[in-house]
Amino acid sequence: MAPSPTGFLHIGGVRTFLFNWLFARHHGGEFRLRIENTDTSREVAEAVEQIEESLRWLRLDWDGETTFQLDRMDDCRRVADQLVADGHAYEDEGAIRFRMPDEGVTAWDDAVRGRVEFPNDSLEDLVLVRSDGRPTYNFASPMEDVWDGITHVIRAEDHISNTPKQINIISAVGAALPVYAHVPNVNGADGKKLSKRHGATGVDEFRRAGYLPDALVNFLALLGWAPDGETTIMSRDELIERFSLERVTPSPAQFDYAKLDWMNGVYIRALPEDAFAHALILWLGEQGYEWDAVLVRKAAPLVQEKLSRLEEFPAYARFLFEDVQVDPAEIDGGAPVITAAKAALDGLEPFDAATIETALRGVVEELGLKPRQGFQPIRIAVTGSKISPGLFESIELLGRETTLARLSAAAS
RNA sequence: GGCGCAUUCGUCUAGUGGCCUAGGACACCGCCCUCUCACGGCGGCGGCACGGGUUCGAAUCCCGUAUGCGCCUCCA
Repeated sequence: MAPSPTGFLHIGGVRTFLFNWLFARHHGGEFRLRIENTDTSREVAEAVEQIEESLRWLRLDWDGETTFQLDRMDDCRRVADQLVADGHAYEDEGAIRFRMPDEGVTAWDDAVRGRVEFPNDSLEDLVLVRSDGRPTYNFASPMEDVWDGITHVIRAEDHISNTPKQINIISAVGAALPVYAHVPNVNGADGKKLSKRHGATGVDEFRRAGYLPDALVNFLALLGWAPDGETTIMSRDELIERFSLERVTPSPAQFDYAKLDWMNGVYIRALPEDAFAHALILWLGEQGYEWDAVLVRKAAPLVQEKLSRLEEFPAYARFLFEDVQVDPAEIDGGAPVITAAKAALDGLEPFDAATIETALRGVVEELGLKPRQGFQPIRIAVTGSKISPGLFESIELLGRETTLARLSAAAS
């Protein structure tokens, strides 16, 4: 996998990454990370560290040291000189250009698309080495594939038209060709290249929004690939076991955020209670919340089946950590039930969810209210919101003192 | 404009000539469950881009058209 260090790792790039990783792990091969930094003018500081950090977060591990294209500048220049000497290339205004054949076709058997052919007369003589001495991507990339012993080049479909050029270069130096596999692009909802206006695009943004790495990996794997028509939820091991390039579809996919949200919810719910609490605490820490971890741990089971993203947690649980603002208009005639609830809870023993539920149901029944009519004003008074975790569990966690104070404030 | 790639429900896809009056999942709609939200259960809506061929038979094979996308940089 060969990203260029121009910023955060793009989610489309991750999908290509993932296919490479799954293929390598499935076959017990090696998965290499190479940074294509020949265009020094576009390089962004820290980008390499961010890319590596994103991959670690996703748990997509690579083999060996990360290599840098720029480190092979001298080797590339030597090859270019040799190509000139052999008549495969020539000098042009200080640069070195490769002489493309102008008859026949250049073709390969793409592992995803089958046979692809380009007429050679449509291939232009491309620059191998710029006039400032730096090799270009289309020269350095195939040469590194050769030097690194790359057997399979798995990349996005926008590289299809680069492939015949690279094939001709590799052929000219007399090396063996790798297998090429061009996987489909990932687009936004309008069929255009996935960009900011479609939503999150950087791995860091997905992390901040509270997506689980496993869910993201599972979702991405299904963009352009399916093991069959039925299976959607798959562990990493199952993904590795079942992945094959033959089953990658050639047509572009659109990134469906709604489906990702659903899948992330599936993964959140499947987490053991401890692991979910741990993920929550970690995420809150990363986002700068200073909420008590013990209380977060207790609140976690109340919300686990409600969340599709970790970032939804604060909206549900804020009332446990901070004071609430109650809009009197929302109480809307609920003062009697709030007052009665306060009386019922005062002195109630034990102060646990089951006992609280019995007491409050009694209050509601006595006032002749339907459960939903009766509980809603209490919920708003206690949590400050019309939407909350289970009322009785919430009150237990909040504690008697705070609950009574909030009920008093709302009833007055 | 040239070259290339692609085209099954709104979306992700299954389908490799008869098993397809096209299956699954997300989304959407309805009902049920229910203290809100969510989860869960049940049901519904909805698709082979178009036109020719090949064949006893085509979503599946061939040709053309249309549309979308990519590349055509001394970017990667």
